[in-house]
Amino acid sequence: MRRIKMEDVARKVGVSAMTVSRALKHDGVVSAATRRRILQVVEELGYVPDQIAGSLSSQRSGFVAVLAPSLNNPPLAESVHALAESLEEVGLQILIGYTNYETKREERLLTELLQRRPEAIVVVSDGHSPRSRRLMREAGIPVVQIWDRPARPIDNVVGFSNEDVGSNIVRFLAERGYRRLAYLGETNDEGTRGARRRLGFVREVERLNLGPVRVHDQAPPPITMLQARAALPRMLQRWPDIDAIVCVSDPCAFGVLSEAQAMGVGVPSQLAIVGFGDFEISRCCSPPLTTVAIDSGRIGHETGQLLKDMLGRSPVAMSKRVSRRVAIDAILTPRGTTRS
Amino acid sequence: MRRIKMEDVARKVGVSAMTVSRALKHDGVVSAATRRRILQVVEELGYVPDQIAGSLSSQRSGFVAVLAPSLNNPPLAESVHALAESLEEVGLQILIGYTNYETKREERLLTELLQRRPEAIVVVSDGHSPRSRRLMREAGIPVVQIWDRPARPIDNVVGFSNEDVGSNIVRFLAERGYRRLAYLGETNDEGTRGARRRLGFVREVERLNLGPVRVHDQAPPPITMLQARAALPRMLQRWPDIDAIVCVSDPCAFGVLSEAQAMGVGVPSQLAIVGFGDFEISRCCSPPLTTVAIDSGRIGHETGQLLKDMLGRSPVAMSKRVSRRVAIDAILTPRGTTRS
DNA sequence: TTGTAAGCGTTATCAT
DNA sequence: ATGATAACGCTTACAA
Repeated sequence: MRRIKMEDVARKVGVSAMTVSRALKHDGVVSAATRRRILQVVEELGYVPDQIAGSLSSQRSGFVAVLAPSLNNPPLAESVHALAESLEEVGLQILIGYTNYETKREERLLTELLQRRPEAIVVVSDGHSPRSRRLMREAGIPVVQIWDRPARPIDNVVGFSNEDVGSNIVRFLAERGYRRLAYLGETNDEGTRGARRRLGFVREVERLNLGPVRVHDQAPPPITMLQARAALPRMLQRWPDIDAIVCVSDPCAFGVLSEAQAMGVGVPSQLAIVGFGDFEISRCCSPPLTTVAIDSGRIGHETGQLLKDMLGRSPVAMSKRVSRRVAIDAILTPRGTTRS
Repeated sequence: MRRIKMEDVARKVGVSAMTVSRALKHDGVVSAATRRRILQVVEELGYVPDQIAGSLSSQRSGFVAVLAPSLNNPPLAESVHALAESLEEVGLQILIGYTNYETKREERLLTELLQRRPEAIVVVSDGHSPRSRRLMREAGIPVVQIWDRPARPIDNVVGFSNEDVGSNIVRFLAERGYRRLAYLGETNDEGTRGARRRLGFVREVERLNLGPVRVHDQAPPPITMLQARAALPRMLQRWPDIDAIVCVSDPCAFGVLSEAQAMGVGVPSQLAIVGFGDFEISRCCSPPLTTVAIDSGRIGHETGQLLKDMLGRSPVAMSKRVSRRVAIDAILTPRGTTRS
């Protein structure tokens, strides 16, 4: 029982394969009558077009490669989901590679994904090896870095400055009278967005002369709630007088909050806590977490829009191929874990 | 500047394209010397094999299609991640389709993904339309339903009975003296795993004669923490005497817990709460949530293993193509939101 | 161990 | 509006 092909449909209808191809692609040039008969036979025979053959012939894979550390992070998962939905409208599919925050893995994945001839590359901006950068640049297709605004972008960017986020949090706390700040972050996080926020934190603490820089790195990314809990006593032992902890993420911040409550440390009276990401938990816990809200869905949609334009699949006039930067807001959202 | 192809590499090395192909596929038949020169030229020229052409020729796409409601659910995301890593070992890649719990969408996605000629289909078992079932069955490739054990599986299964989970929770609570149980679930959830857990709940409540069946459906899947918070007062108003709430998921349970604490309802003294999924939050909150733990990563690995066997990519002797059921444990994990 | 020839199932292109 | 033909870039199958 051979698989049905276009030729089979064509023969049964009494036209050429080309006409079937056109009918299925809404070329609009096929006569309504012929088209109707073709669709009917397609249905009868259960014909499923072979996109691999189509792609080879048309030289368009219909793929967009996406590199992310993992989708175990709801905001990231949401961005990718939104991107997929946006691209779906024009028949583009997503091919995901999980880097696990490992540069070597990223290189290997890139090499593999490139063999699928993606029409574009979307990469969560977490620091890339020179080889990865070269692979992306030389691929000859649009590249979009998301979730950060690197100093020297490869091509397009849809994101915000994580470094500024780190700095802004420090200023925010300083304005509210906090003076002895600490940062709780991740180990082995070179190049990651969390590391960039920590950098912003450190720079701003120095700029504002807020005393010694206090940074505690607890576990490799992504740090878990429980690891964050374990960090709090150590931090308090090391720096008994801190009055605020800036956390690399909301799960991290929630861990700290839980441990503080267990230890009887008042939040925000004795200790302020700031998270990042506006995870669901940050709105629901008590007190709700002060955090930085990112419109994850918008990152996906904007990226999709940008790509549709670049790939000429947008109804809008195709823009010249110039790299673009789309700024996404990072909104510091005061809630219950900082005093006003 | 044309794209380099195999032919170009072959010419430069002074061999035929076929030899290059073999060298790259580790066929082992190419002489070491030739192979070395080929790899060197590949590097020099920056040749990237075109897998689309390769797939068309070999009639193997190297894809596995995955249908999931969304990856915004960490345990699901973890299963898919683990599956991807398992399949990566044999060069298989994953093609994800997000169904958003919409049956119509699932059909459309299936139709689109099938055009990519996947070698297998993995689907999160959330109830499928007859058309979807037909599409899967007639695709002529292995199908794996994960995260549930349907009564009439399409083909292979890697999961556990969600209905049993619902029943087991009821028995667990009854044994601990709880008598007036309620279920907090989702609306428009026909066929979903949550609906199956609710069914198990209802059946067991009836079997044990625990009085009237109390089911409250608050919002479409996936229910959020905040929606769950909003549900608690309504449920207490409707059934002031309930002593336990079984929740469709951990985020849902956490929402209920938060609201109970805000309302001054003692947990577990006045109200027991049970979640599902063993999300990170369930271990970290206070009191920690009694929940049902699923080894999400194992679901992914087992599915990967099963597929590698079925597709004959496993080093192990290829098993005959018979549908298999892999049972995954669903472990009821008593923690702080139920009394012992 | 290496090469030759013939596809794989579409679509681009040029005719009609 | 439809058709014929030649790619698309690789791998299978067989030959040498």
